[in-house]
Amino acid sequence: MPRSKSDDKRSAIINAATRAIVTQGLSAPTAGIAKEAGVANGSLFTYFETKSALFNAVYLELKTEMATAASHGFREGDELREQFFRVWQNWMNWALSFPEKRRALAQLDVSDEITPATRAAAHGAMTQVTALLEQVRAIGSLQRAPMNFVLTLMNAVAEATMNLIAQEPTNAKRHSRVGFDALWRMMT
Amino acid sequence: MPRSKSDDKRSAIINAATRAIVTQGLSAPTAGIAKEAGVANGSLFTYFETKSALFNAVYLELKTEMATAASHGFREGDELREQFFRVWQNWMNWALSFPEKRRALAQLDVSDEITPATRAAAHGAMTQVTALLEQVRAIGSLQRAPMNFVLTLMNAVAEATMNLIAQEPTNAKRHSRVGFDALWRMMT
Amino acid sequence: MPRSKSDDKRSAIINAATRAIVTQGLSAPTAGIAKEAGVANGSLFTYFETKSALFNAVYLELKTEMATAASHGFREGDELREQFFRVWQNWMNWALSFPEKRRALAQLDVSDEITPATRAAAHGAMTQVTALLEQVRAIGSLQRAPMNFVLTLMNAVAEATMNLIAQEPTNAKRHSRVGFDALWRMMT
Amino acid sequence: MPRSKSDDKRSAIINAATRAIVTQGLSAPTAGIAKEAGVANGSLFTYFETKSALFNAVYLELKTEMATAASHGFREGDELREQFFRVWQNWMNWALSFPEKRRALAQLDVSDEITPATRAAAHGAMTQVTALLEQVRAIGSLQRAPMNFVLTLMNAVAEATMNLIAQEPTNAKRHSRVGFDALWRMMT
DNA sequence: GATGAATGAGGATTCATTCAT
DNA sequence: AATGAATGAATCCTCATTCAT
Repeated sequence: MPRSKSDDKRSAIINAATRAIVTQGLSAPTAGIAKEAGVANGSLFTYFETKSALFNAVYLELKTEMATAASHGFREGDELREQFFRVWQNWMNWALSFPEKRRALAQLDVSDEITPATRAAAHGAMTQVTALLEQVRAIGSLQRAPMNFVLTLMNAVAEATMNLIAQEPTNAKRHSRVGFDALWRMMT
Repeated sequence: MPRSKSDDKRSAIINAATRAIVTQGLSAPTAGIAKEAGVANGSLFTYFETKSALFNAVYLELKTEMATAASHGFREGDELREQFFRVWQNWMNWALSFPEKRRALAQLDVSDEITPATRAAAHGAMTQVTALLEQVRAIGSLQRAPMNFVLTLMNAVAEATMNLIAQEPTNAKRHSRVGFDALWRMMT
Repeated sequence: MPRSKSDDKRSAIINAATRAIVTQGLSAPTAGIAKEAGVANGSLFTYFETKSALFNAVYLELKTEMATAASHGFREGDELREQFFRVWQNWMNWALSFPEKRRALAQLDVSDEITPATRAAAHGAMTQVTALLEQVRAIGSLQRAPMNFVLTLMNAVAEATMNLIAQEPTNAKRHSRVGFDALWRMMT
Repeated sequence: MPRSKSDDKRSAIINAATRAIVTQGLSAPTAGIAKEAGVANGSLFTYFETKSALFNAVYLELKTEMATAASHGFREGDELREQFFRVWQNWMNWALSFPEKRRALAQLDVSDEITPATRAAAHGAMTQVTALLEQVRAIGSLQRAPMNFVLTLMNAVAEATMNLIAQEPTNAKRHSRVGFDALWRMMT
């Protein structure tokens, strides 16, 4: 699936948009994003039809990256809690390593800019994580709660934990643990 | 003695803004809000210096109203879980009764339009709730976690639960219970 | 000729307008002028039909005051140059004593806010000065130049001299003399 | 290689602004200026950052043009009065040929829209004229007066003369002479 | 008459998007 | 494809003036 145009430029624009979202919010002018990406403002629109399309692409990109990071080092055989914790740790690590990406993602998530289609696609990238979560749910107290609800809770606890870590990176490990334990308690 | 600034008009503007935020987001034009409120667009600015000031006022108003609703029927003597659950139920009821207010509040909460001062003031209105949460925390597993973190978690679970309820109001009661139990498990 | 309403308020508004013009130019909001004058913004319009009317009134008032000041101590018998110089000195003194009034007057003079009628009325207040100027002109090199032209020149030299004095009040007397001599040379 | 900013458009805007200033004053809407110039209202701002910047550019342009016109046909060897008179005539001619430019310039000059920097730059364009004036001053009665004062006087006499000419263009030549003689008398 | 809230037209500027080069 | 000028709708806010009290 060769993508015409330049992948580099596409990436540059997405990265610039990520930074812009963090510093200026979703109202960041496309002109600024283009400049930051080192391309002409008009060029931005050869890569993304509209500003909204760009933001959806950013969302998908970041979410996918995050999911990939989270699934890293996944081992089939391990015990469920073990596996889940590993995912959790990967997740927190990613958030710690790329604070801007995380914040941009959070902003996009609550915006109404992201279409259902994009959300679905992003959900697809999370399969691995979702599957795991599904297993956890199946054995715990939230068996009868809708998966969506559980997913939201997990996201919320993760988000809160990330904030904690971002505020006090020194105790990243401990905070991560606290968040995980809370989540686990809630689910089991 | 001229017309004095009318509370009715102020309220009308705040209500109109609330609705506008829900349907159009924070970029809703002030002109539309004014029209919806039945006042001239210029009048909006005699009640609120800027659009931002209006949004802060909306936030404060809604948060205060929510907190008041949550604290309703508070009884000193009751057992902690009982008290906390009552607050929770009040909260969920309010969200069910005023879905628009709830959604507007959520949108404002994640926006960067709300100043720290406003957030502080809003926090002040939540004293009753916060105090209760503090007691719960003190006896549970999150004793050593920062209050802010716990507060965020509570908000998140509440928010998720409200969404669930909003989607399926028929089972409001059950959903409310599920959410509360999850929260309680997490905290204790 | 009893003027109804309060003369005090009228004066207060005119004074406030004078100050406002100096600090903010002719675009100074009427609301600010009213506040500065200690009256309600609506009241301004019971004293002056429109903002433009107010400015015309200010102009007339200031010009009249200036003319009165200039004519002070006029003595019929004196030699022409003597008389003219006395007027000139009075004029410069007034400018030195009321720098704000002078500057407001200058601003109004070049604006197109002042109607011909007002200018005519103001001209009327200058009779004494004009008459004197007329005599000077009659005997000098500008005999055949239109009176209006001569009047403009006199104003211009006066204005320039006032600026000089305003910049360096210490040498007010000398500057005044320099200006007068230049004017006299030009006219004779 | 996209369209590059066109000098024509820039000029068109400046010309339109010049006309607008004459007919409507400095409060002339930018939209009108743009339309008159045959560009979209937004385009005005790709050529000039702000309305104020536009006015400063107009001022600089007109003043420079005027200075250039005045210096035309300058001959080193001629007698001082001769040289000065030639400049004066050029100046009056320019004013007669471009009455709108002259009036716009006069309006801008008295406004507080023009920054000191712009005034300095404009002054730079007048070097030739200023130098001549300096020489005249050096030999006359205003030797000890500050150059600025003398410059103001010259401008004032010129302005008054231009008005006279504008009112009665038939006698342009005679009026020009009258004005010059008056100025010369004042300075020598 | 006095007050100050109410009005709504007006205006500078921004910005997503298009298009000539 | 790349560029950046061109476009013009959209928007917040101001302010002279009116009017209910």
